[in-house]
Amino acid sequence: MVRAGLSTERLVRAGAELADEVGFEQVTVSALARRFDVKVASLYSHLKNSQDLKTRIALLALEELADRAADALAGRAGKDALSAFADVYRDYAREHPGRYEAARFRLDPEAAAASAGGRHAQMTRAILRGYDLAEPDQTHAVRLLGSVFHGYVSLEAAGGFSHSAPDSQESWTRILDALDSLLRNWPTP
Amino acid sequence: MVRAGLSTERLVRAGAELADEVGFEQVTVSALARRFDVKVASLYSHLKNSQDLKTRIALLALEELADRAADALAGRAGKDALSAFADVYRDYAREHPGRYEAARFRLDPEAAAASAGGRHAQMTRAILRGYDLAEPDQTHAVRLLGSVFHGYVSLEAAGGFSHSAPDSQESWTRILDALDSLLRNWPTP
DNA sequence: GCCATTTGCCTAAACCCTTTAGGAAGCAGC
DNA sequence: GCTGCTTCCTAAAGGGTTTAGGCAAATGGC
Repeated sequence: MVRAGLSTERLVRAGAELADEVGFEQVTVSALARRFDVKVASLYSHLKNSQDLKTRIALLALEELADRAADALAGRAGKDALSAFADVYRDYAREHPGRYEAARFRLDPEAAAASAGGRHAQMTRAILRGYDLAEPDQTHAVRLLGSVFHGYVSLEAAGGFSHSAPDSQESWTRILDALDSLLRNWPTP
Repeated sequence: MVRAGLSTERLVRAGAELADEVGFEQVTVSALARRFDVKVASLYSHLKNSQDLKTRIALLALEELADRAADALAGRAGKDALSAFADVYRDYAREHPGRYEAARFRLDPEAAAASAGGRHAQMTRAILRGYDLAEPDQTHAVRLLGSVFHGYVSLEAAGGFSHSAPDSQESWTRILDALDSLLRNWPTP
């Protein structure tokens, strides 16, 4: 009986791949066990339960996404930074749909606190330093950007913009232009 | 043996209520059977399968949402229409979280075509008549609005904006102001 | 009011996923 | 080569999905 060499690390990584292949919803402990050609119960030495697996995949995705975003942001400012940051989200979602779904997985407060969520918020604020927004407008703008990025990417993933003109890439570009313009001319009531 | 008086109609309606109570993910044929105090297999006379149930709940939610939006839009234009329309989405999601999740359920192309999805798109376009946008910018704007509304509401539902100042209502108001301003000053490249 | 047909709900059973308990074999350090 | 920890296993219970086949309640024609 040769051992499979499982570890939490390997399982989570394989789970993320599985998510990209079949969708995050379909990631099950059973499917993962099949992938390692191992009995289901064996995974429970490395994973607390199914929820634990999903949480860990979500944390992995958030971390990867934050790393990419940090990379993209380095040395950029203003519209340049805005576009680069937005593209990171969109590209990640297209390359890794399952992981992206995972990143949207509702974490319990404890996991959320330990997640890269804070880095994401910090980076969004960093982008806004290129625009002239004081609080509380800066926070409103952070929320707007988060909404647009997440909303667009998830509608696109759901197929909302395919099979109709103009193509999605064009809308994306023009929406980023529009957001840049909006941030430069943020209305005061 | 008294009959329970099941029907597809009643099951879907009860399924929608169940979704609001426990979340759309937790809506199962079994849970629904328990609610009617009936054996699980009995539901399969009225429902093709679990997917069918979820699809029908999604269609119901989309229909309700479109009805409310149509109501809100009647007699309004410009910013007034924009705000009323946006509030319909947000309020519906807060009143009926499970149904709102359902409305975001990925439908198969056939169901999507038969859904109220088209009405939603039409209404968004109607709002933009109050602004001066020619194609293809109108389509870009439709996509932007859809992204913001969906994105904001779903981040809010995930608890993203709670427990931090300024409160969500204020951001929402200011974001609608910002969108109105953006639509009135849509940048041309 | 009776009977035949339709319909609605049931039992039974197969299959899959989750999770826990307890056991045996691999591997490391001495 | 023994000791003990870890890894993986078998077994079993519990829940959800789905199909097949059966009996009883409702319905409508006479």
